[in-house]
Amino acid sequence: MADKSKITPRAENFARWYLDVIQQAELAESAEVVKGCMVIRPHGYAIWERLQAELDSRFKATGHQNAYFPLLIPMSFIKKEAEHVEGFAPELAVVTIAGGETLEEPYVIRPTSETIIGYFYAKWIKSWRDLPLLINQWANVVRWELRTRMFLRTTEFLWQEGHTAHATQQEAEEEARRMLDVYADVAENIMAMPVIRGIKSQAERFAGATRSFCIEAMMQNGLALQAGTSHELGQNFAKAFEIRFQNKSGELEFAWQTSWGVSTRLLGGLIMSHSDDRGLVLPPKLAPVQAVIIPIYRKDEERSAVLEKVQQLTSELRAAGVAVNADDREGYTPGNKFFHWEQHGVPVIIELGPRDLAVGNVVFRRRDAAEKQTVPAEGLAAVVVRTLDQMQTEMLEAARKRRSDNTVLAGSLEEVRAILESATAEKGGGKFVMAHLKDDKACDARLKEFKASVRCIPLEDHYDGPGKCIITGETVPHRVVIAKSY
RNA sequence: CGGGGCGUGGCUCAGCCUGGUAGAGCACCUGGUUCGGGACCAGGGGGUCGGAGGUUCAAAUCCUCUCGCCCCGACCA
Repeated sequence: MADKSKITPRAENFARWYLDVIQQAELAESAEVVKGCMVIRPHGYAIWERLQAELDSRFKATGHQNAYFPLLIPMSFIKKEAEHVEGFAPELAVVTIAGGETLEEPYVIRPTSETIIGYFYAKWIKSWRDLPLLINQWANVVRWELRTRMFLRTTEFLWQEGHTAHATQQEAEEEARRMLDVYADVAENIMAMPVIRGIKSQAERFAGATRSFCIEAMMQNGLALQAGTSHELGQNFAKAFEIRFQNKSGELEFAWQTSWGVSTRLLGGLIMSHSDDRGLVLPPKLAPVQAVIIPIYRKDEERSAVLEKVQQLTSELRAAGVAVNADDREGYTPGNKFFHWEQHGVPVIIELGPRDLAVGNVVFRRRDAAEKQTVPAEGLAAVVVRTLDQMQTEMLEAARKRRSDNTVLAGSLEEVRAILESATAEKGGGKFVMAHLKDDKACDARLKEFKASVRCIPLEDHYDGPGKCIITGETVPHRVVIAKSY
């Protein structure tokens, strides 16, 4: 049989591989008739729902409540915070006509909700007793980006945005850090995607924030992906929207705020962290279907005996807490089914045919392993549970190793340039370059010359402490992450 | 917004240059044989060729206008 692979190998063209994986796994497709937008298909949405569940339970456990604010925001709101307008104005979609009439004041479709939420927080917050106010919103937002990429940057995307208000700057900082830790926990322990927690440089900070924290992940092509952000907003929006409370001494104070978010971009990160040339690879804790059993038979009597055993094993696995699916579809050969589930990223594929039935075995294949193995049908559930567990751990380890293999030190701007200049999303070759660099917009600008940027100033220094900035020569506390990014 | 590409069955595309009965592969439906890594054979359904206008006896094909999408760059979760 000729090569029927529908997935471009990573080494040939990483960007095309990424799109092929999405298509073959039926995660999403272009919305075609709506520029820059995408349709998230059931399998992709099921993974998003798993992510939502993991995140949402952690938000609740840290005291947050969900709420919902309008999609449309009065234009004037966006303009109230100077940096915020400047940051978002170019990418706003605006509603100017509604009900057949030109609106007196246009609405913008929310690119993020700090402003509309700020308006209501001003009404809700009067006293120190009203604080902290801890709210999260699951929503869609629209940003009119010039260049879109499936999951990574679409015109409309799904996300959650947390918006909190606190009585003190310190509480707000603790909140921003706490949620960053929640994001890192989900990224690493659920998505098996290692991240660096850090602070955004001045140049990369969120429009309107005093400080932005982030988690940065490395994709298989070495490019960086900002996987989540958590911002200290200081009193910027509080001042713009007059969010004031009376403190215990009876004085009026502006509230201290945070906002934090992760989006469907995480699915892009997930794909580019683990998947291979055969298709999607999902970490077991995130896989909507963790195991599939494929029955194999020819004659009718084989069929009934095999299917009976498959049903029994399915029940046992389910009882052990495994999300299992028996693929008893008629009219597809087993080979066809193997490919199907492999491309869809199912962590464990089990096959059972007359030969296995005769000796009480099943054939078993871990998605990220090269070889099949044969195991006894008796006690299969325990083996699957253990395997899923191991796979989760090993996927994170593998991703960590790849990141560390592709992280290098640099001592001069020319060295950074030489390492990163030729890296692209298509051809790969990206690295995390650790270098000493002053947190100054002028320094960031020099990296732009070769399309790299400061991804973050890590919160923890795993290198060699202070050193001289590769541009200004001034001493800075520790190395920053420089990379090309999505 | 600059540069490039493309709109033809569900999908990927050929046909266009040189106008003359709308095609292929995949997918789909039916029947049979198959079934341990993308099965095979036979039969079958499905397209106002992105849209409008023009030239012509005749337009998927030539001309004009128009709409949309994709890719590359500048901007960005």
